[in-house]
Amino acid sequence: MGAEDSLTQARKMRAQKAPAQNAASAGAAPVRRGRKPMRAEEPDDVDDVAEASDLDLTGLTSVVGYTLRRAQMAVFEDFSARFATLDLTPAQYSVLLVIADNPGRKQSEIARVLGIQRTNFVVMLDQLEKRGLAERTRSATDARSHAVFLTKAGKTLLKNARKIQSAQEEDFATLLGPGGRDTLVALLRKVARID
Amino acid sequence: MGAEDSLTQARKMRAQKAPAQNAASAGAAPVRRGRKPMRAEEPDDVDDVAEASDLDLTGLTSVVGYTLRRAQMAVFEDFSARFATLDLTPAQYSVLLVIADNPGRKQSEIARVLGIQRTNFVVMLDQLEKRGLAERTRSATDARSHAVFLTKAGKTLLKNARKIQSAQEEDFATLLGPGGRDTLVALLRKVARID
DNA sequence: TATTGTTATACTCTATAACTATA
DNA sequence: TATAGTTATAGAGTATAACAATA
Repeated sequence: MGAEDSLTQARKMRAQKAPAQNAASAGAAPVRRGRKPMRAEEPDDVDDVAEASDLDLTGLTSVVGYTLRRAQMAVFEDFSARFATLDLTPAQYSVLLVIADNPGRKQSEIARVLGIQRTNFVVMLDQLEKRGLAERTRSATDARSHAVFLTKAGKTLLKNARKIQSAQEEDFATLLGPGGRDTLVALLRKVARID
Repeated sequence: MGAEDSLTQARKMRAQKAPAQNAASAGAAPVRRGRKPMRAEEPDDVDDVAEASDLDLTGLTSVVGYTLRRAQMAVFEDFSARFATLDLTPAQYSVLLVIADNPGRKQSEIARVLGIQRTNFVVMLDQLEKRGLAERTRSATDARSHAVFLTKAGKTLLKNARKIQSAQEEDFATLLGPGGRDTLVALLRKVARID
């Protein structure tokens, strides 16, 4: 019902060719990758995600870096599955959130606090602007910089996104037990040296 | 002296143009990316890693997915800095470790338990084999499959790598307090659904 | 001279299609 | 027909160099 079902569902979605990082928008055609197909595609119901075999993984399962990576992969998959209908990547969600909480800030400031390079942030903002979710306006005080805002549509989308994201957090709380989620976040912040 | 100094040092290294993911080997020339330089490079001592500004990030700092991502970035940077002399990426280290603990297993088995696609694992193994760290041998029972082993050199390198990695874990224990590291790993395993 | 936004570019990682050889 | 390894390819993410407009 709670966390387990939702997270498990996300994994299954991936096993069935999930959109993963770049979820295709509702009506858009799925992204084609790799060599161009020469024949029509077949159903392919193969369960490609491996079951646990009898390999010895004890050398890795207690390593912070390894568990961190596996956890991040799982969470991002889950996130992408939940946000598929909104067509939002985790990175895009974080950008919208920071803009909403800091309207009118410079492009480079938004990028910097998120650990995104100025140069790569240009394309990200282009995409959000093209979708009518964010907008750039020239700063009155400094003609070099762009002040960034969310549009009405961006605010509306973010409102829905926040709800979905809150549900994910609740599922984590269910999965990790009372206080477990808070403990996890606190430990991760120490490791990441946030604040 | 313990965790804080080591981890902080890693961040500084990055700020000064760290090798990050693909640490250049000791003697090799650093990798050149982006547009071809038209002038000679300058020192560039700029501290490009931003100081915390007054932006409101409260919407993100309690989100599991976001803190997870930032933590993973920090840990991988730290890892890469520590392993620079060995010229090992986190992924390569995990491969060597699994091979060492499971000698003679099929190529695809190793890849699968690590969540690496067969197709991408071919190149990874090529590199390790080219460096004389791992080797493939044809299976006697199934001519299709390759049994994978570490070479003498691979075992020696891994021994050193394990030491460095253990030091990192100890630094996490120091940073996160008594039991903090174990708690973190336990929570991450739940989230990642390992075991 | 330094900063902001930008384009062009290149490397890494990840993902899919298709081929070869075995089973 | 299915599996193991492989090659070729494509997209996303991320990194650097250089430049124009502005400070």
